[in-house]
Amino acid sequence: MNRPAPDLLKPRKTPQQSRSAATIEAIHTATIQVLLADGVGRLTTTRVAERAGVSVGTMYQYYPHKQALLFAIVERQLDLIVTAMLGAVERLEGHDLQTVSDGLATAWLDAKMADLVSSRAIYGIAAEFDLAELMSRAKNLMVEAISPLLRAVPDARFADPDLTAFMLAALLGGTVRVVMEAGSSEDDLERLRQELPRACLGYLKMAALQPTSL
Amino acid sequence: MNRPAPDLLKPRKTPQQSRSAATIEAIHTATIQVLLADGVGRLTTTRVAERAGVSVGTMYQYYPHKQALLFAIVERQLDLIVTAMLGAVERLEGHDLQTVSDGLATAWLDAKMADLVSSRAIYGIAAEFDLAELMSRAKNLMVEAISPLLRAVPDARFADPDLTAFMLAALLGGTVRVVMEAGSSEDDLERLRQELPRACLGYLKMAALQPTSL
DNA sequence: CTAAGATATGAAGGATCCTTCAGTTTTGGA
DNA sequence: TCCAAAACTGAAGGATCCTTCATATCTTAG
Repeated sequence: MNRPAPDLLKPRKTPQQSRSAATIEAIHTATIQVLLADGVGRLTTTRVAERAGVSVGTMYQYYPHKQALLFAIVERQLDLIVTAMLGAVERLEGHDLQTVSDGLATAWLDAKMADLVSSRAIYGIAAEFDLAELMSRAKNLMVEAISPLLRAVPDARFADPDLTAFMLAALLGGTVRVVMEAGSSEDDLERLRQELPRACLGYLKMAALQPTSL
Repeated sequence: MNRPAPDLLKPRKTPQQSRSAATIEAIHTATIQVLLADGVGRLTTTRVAERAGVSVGTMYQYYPHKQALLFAIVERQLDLIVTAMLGAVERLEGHDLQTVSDGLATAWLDAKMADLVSSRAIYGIAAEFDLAELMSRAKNLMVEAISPLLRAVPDARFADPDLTAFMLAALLGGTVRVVMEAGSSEDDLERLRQELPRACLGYLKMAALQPTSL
């Protein structure tokens, strides 16, 4: 919806000395901290630099503009999630419905919870500029991985595995997101951890054509 | 996470002549249009006023600041959704599990789709400042309505209706949100409309203690 | 040790943007 | 018709904020 993601969104230069790598890391974590403390609306180049213990100019040596910084942060986080999920899919191939369902739900929760702070911060960026492309790519990767996984489940057949995978991804992603984005007390997270696998399995059983095992 | 919602977020004055009511309406729709066209980051008091065919000063006669405007927009939209859902709950009281499940899913989808444009725009605001309180209140209203509805379902018993209602609300809200927020082709929306009721029913059957009817 | 390249600094230019308010126009009742 | 209240206008003050670049400091190969 927002401004089209600029093409030149990539880092300006790659670090060659070790200290610059440290600087970049500092900038990244500072960005997330500012994001959490003040929100996207108050995220300022100066503020981030200050928190990173770095001057503003330094930031601009690695990112052509603010957007590029935010973009990089989101991309990294998304990569973490996708990688975790692809790993889970590989591990689950050929297992029965219950195992696959639980495995996916747990993997998703773990991936998000592992860096709950980052995740929560990231959600705030989404609206600021066009992440639809990034998100879409990540979603497609997941659907394309889950679909064959569903086909390989021995004790269930799905009429339209692509459709089911799509819905499953939406269900996992969305449910976790709203709970985390809301007040998300420790209590709510626990409720989520308890119920998400059920929801997951419930839907899959519903989508399966002939539940050979109940 | 973001700045705490100011107390003085309410409209500055209430319209007394009919033309001011029209002005307010124009401002509201203009806000949504700008939101969709340019995103929150580019939403400007001037831009909104321009689009509404009104001067900036006029806006400030009704809202003390930009935030108040956004706040009002979100509040209105949230009210629409909640009202729709409460209506659905009332209609569904005492019906069987399948009916209740389908009814809730459909009601939610309809409420969102009815003003898909607004909804999509609203999602963009969430990150800008603290809507957690608003959202949380809406969520609680829904959970408090759904919970007794579940208790009244004749053909299923739930161990913890509150928990199930909580999860159901998260599932509905989250799943629809991510699909709408993504590219959300007409195609994806159709898939969602088809699969959401299944997911809903699947989860509820899973959460029910003794499924008297399969 | 030294020079060249890499990295860091931060004041300041330029661009918005939010908000105000003194003054104008419109409305509706007396 | 007339006027007081309501509504509207929009230029301009004041506050950020993003980004640049001339300069300074650090690192490492030779």
